[in-house]
Parts: sequence; C-alpha cells; structure tokens
Amino acid sequence: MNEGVEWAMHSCVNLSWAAGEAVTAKRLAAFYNLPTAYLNKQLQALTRAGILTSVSGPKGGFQLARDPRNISLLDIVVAIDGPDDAFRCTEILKEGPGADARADYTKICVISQAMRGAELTYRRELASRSIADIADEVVRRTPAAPDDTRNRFANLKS
Amino acid sequence: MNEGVEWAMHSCVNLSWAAGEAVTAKRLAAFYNLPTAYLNKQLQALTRAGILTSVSGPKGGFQLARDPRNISLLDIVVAIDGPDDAFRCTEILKEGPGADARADYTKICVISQAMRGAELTYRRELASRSIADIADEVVRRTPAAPDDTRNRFANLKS
DNA sequence: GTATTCAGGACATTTAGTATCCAGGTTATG
DNA sequence: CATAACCTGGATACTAAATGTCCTGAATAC
Ligand code: SF4
Ligand code: SF4
Repeated sequence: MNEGVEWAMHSCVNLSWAAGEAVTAKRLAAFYNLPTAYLNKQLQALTRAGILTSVSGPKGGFQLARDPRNISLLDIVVAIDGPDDAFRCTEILKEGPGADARADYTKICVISQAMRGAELTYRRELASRSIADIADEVVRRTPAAPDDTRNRFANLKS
Repeated sequence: MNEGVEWAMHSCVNLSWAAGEAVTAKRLAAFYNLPTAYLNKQLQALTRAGILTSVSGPKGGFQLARDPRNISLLDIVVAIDGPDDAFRCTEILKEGPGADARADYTKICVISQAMRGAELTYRRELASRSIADIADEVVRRTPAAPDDTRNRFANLKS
C-alpha cells in the first residue's frame, strides 16, 4: 500500500480541525516534515476524488470538500491507492485443462471468490469509519489536539 | 500482493488431489504454463513454512505437509507474501507536535488501529477458509476436476 | 555412478513507488 | 496592472520491489 495513504489520512484529520481556512500543501507537509512536492501529488489525487477542494493563489490551499463524517477511510485508500484489489487474479486457469477463453475466471473461480470476499470485509470495515470518527477518538484521548494543530499551522506560516 | 500467492493456492489445491504422490515443480509449472524456476521459489517458501514437504532426487517433488483441511488461505498468503500488513505506519507523528520518541505509534495511533482492525477482519476471513474448502467447492461445481488434474499431471510427465 | 530433482544464492530485467523540478494557470493584494 | 503566492500536471530521475533466469551443490532413486 502506498505511503501516501497514511499522509492523506493525517492531513484530512488535521484539515477537519482547520475548518473554514484553506491550508497550503507546504504547511501540511511541514507538519510532519514530509516532502512537499510529493505530498502535493497526493492532495491533488484527493482533490480529483472530490475529497478535498483546492484554491489557487495567495490565501489558497486545501480544505475538506464535505463533512468529515462523510469521508470514509476507504474513500482515501481508493483515491490514493486506486480501486484495484490486492489479490490479482491473472486467470491462469485459461492455460489449464478445460479452459474456456470466454469465461471470466475472476467471477467464477472459487479461489478468486474467496480472496475477493475477504477483501470485501476489509473494505466494508474501512468504509464504516470516517475521518470524523478518527478525529473524535483522538480528541477523546488528547483533548488539546485540535488547538495544537491549529496553532501549529499558524506557526508554520513561514 | 505477490502473484505467487495465486500460483501457490492453485498448486496446493491440485496437490490435494494428488495425495500420496510427489509432484515435481516442473509439472506444477507446466500445468498452468508458468515459469518453472520462479514457481519453484514459491514452492520453496511453502516448504519452509511447513505447508509442503519436498523430496529430492528421481521420484521426488512436492506434497502437502498436512491435511488440506488444516491449510488456510492465510497460511499461504503469509508464506508467500510475508507477514507484514499492507498499511505501513511509518510513525510520522514522531515528527509532529507533542511527539514522544519512546511511544510506539503503531499501537497507540487511532489511524493505525483502524487500519489494523480492518486488516484483521481480512485475515480472519482468509484464516477461516482452507484448501480443502476450496477443493470441495470446485468438486461440487465440476466433479471431474480431481481426475482431470491427476490425468494432466500424468500426461505432463515429459 | 548417473540421472533426476530440490535448495538456494547470484544475478538480470521489469515494474511500481518515491521524489524532484519546471512551465503554465489561478487568484489575492496593493 | 503587477506581483507574489499557490495549485496543476507533465517530465524526469532515483529507488525499491517484483519478476524471472541461471548455476552450483546436495539429496536420492535406480
Ligand atoms: S482459479 Fe481463480 S485465482 Fe486462479 S487464475 Fe483462475 S480465476 Fe484467478
Ligand atoms: S498517526 Fe498512526 S498511522 Fe499516522 S504515523 Fe502515527 S502511528 Fe502511523
């Protein structure tokens, strides 16, 4: 899995505490000392996926495109890592006995079905957790987190 | 995910129908027209993991090391792909505010916990399905599969 | 002894992930 | 309008991992 997934999740949580103001890629990167240009690419992907909105120019930056309660962890994974399953069925049965070139083995093969089933439970789990859930739990553990985050963004203005 | 996982699962199912006789890597590869030397590496990994047993020399080859009912899909995934989770927590919080260098963020971080939780359901699902389950389901759909497989192994002797 | 086969290290090749840079377009501000 | 800040996206480079091949050595049946 892409490392950008982790960055994106953190950035979305932080952005949920910076509601109302746009945060630049530079500051989001400085927050965790990440390579700015590369993080920017991930933010672009989130924007294309409709998770963030971006504004150019001075006072520009990124914001959450919708209520963090409606942004699931799966949304982020799909936006950054793509929609492909981890298990790639290369349909090797087509080289096997009794092969039918017209059949879609990704659908009918028992192994493929079992692997897809497992990935489905994984995705369901990720889809059931939102950025707001994460943020709330962080606040429950360390109530100062939102303020700390906002302050850090302000101080990273340089 | 490693392509070898798919090969390994097919090979284990096929081996479950060839109980009693050792099958060489060459024939297992020829079955699906796979690169012999590379498949052999995956079979070696399965052997190291205790899923297969191997015998050198003429009449040598691979066999299942135990009842296919006790070989789960997870066993194979772990043997080929390694035990690492897909989500890599690189503990970027250590660069963040209020960081504690001694803390293990993979354990205490909310995001990391959520991702690990999702992967856990995935693994549980894979652990609950055995090679025997797969083989049985294949037989239910195409009862001739075991005989076909044994015949194919015999004819691939060349 | 010889042929067959697995074990495993040493490559070579290909692909994907990571990272940087720049040229072009957008917008706030004075 | 001019400027500076900022995002967009393509081009490019670097790195790591997956994929694939080859060869030597050890085990074993005959
Ligand atoms: S049997 Fe299933 S997993 Fe294997 S190649 Fe066919 S479709 Fe893919
Ligand atoms: S917050 Fe969690 S996922 Fe993010 S770096 Fe820290 S431990 Fe890893």
